[in-house]
Amino acid sequence: MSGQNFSKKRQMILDTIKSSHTHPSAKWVYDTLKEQVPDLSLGTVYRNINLFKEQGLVVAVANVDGEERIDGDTSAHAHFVCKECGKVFDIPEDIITIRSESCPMEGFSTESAVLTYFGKCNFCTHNANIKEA
Amino acid sequence: MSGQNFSKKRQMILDTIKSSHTHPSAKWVYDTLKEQVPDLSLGTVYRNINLFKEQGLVVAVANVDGEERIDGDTSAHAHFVCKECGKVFDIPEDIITIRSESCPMEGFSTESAVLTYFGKCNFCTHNANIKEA
DNA sequence: ATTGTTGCAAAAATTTTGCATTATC
DNA sequence: GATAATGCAAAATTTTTGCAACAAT
Repeated sequence: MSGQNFSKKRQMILDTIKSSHTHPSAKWVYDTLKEQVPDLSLGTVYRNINLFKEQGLVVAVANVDGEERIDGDTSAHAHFVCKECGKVFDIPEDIITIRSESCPMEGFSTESAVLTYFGKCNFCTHNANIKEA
Repeated sequence: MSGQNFSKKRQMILDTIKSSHTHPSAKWVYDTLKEQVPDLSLGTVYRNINLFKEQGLVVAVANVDGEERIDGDTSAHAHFVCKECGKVFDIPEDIITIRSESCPMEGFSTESAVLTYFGKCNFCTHNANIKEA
């Protein structure tokens, strides 16, 4: 496998994750890629996502309705999870500098941190207003 | 069920959660209570935890090794998850005031927020040192 | 009686795994 | 040919649910 230890499918899985802005689940990656790559199996997607997580190429950002959602953007940023539609949004605002400064507890070594807001997103709030009107 | 809508078992489940400091999973609550209440079923524990979450009596703080972990302390505080032993710790430090001030995005209504650190806890770090010595 | 709660077991749903096959070097 | 990656299906897990039985008023 020469230098880069990436098979064709592995690379496509990573590309799909990195180029998506949906903070996808394994199933989403599978369904999306399946169109291009008909002989793809869900197990492979799971195996590769686990690999990417170990390698730090991908981060688990939330568990929405029982599905783990991942982010190919590993730069420090927070997320907003809509309880209504289940979408996960990036929060561009940089609250993260504040929290990464803070060392949580003596003797505990922090590797990563996740800051997630839960609530109702822009679109779902708007929809609710339309219904009420 | 008169005023308080709490059955005996429901109350015991809530008490077990509130008095624990383990940030328990449903299974843990079940196993722990099972000793006192032999005729308890796991489904009941799940149903009640879901109820408590809706009522805001309990909060989901992390998903560790596929299990959702909850906290009966709903006051704003952060958590530390040890990737080694799976324990979930409270972080007493009040970083939360900082982040709850910040309104994430226009048109998004925030109901709750979760700040979780991942890494290796005090005890697991110490154990590693012993092994090396 | 009626309403709510539970036990039990089956069912869903997500994720992992074993093994034979295929791909890559 | 050796090593690694994959497909497929089964298995393991966690969580939910249907329904009959039970509890409480």
